[in-house]
Amino acid sequence: MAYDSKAGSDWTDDELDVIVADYFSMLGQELARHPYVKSHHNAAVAGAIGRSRGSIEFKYQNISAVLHELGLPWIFGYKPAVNFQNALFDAIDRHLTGNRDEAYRQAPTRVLHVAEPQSVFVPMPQAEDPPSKRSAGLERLVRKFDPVERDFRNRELGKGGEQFVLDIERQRLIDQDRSDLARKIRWVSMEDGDGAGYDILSFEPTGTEMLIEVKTANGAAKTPFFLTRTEVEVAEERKDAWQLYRVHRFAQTPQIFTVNPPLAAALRLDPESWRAAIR
DNA sequence: CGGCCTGGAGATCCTGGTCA
DNA sequence: TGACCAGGATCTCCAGGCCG
Repeated sequence: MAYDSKAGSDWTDDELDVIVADYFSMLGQELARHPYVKSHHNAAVAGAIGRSRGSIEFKYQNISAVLHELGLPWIFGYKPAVNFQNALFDAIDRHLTGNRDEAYRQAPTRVLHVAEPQSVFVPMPQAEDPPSKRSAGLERLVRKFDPVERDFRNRELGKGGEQFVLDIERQRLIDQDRSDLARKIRWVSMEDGDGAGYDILSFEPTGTEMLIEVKTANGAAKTPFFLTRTEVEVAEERKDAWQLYRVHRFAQTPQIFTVNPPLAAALRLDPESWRAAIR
């Protein structure tokens, strides 16, 4: 092949643009649950830029790694691979800037049906030790497409996650022969509005109240999230009942890990904003 | 020498055929 | 109709090699 000389050379911006666009087109199909064939995409990119199947595969994994850092969904079959070149940040920046909706893509609004509710619960991920250092380029990209802010602003995502948890809680109680309690579950944030410091009132099979605050992300488990002052206060006041349900990977295969008070034992809480008043 | 890339092994999934 | 199977297609992972 005339392209053999590309082996070992850095990817050019043009090549990166091609593969990034292709990756997002696959991701779009995956999120829409349209079947597609990865190897066909790989072959099309290979034909367009003349690199080998293996190197394209690896670059897909690099793109997964960057999207993972951005708290965006990534293609499950391409395990995030670090060691990405800096030029990749710029290519992803160009794509997201030119197709802004993709960074803010809505989660499916229809609620996914879960056959086995307990299977969505996973342990809380371990914090990295030591925390991995981000390069300046990645840091800049994360700031520009801040996943925490994005999830927080996305009300539809939040409501979708709450509906998902509501269904799981109902199913859980029905499975435990407490359909009487299942009927008493309340979607507090929907019925009474935000401000209670939790979203869903549910129950243990014993009848004990559970105050569930739902935080939803399309990204990975480790994506940070915002807590309001009220939520933190209610978590403290109702230590025994309050629980955080962190829903993640919502657009693809939703999973949940839970956090119990005291919050400071499990989470690092950094103040983000201040209420300012004239004095 | 280390960052970056490659090739291929093995695992898994899919499809179509056979048979009860 | 559905269970089962073979083998082809596709996917996933990573050890090791190349190049600046």
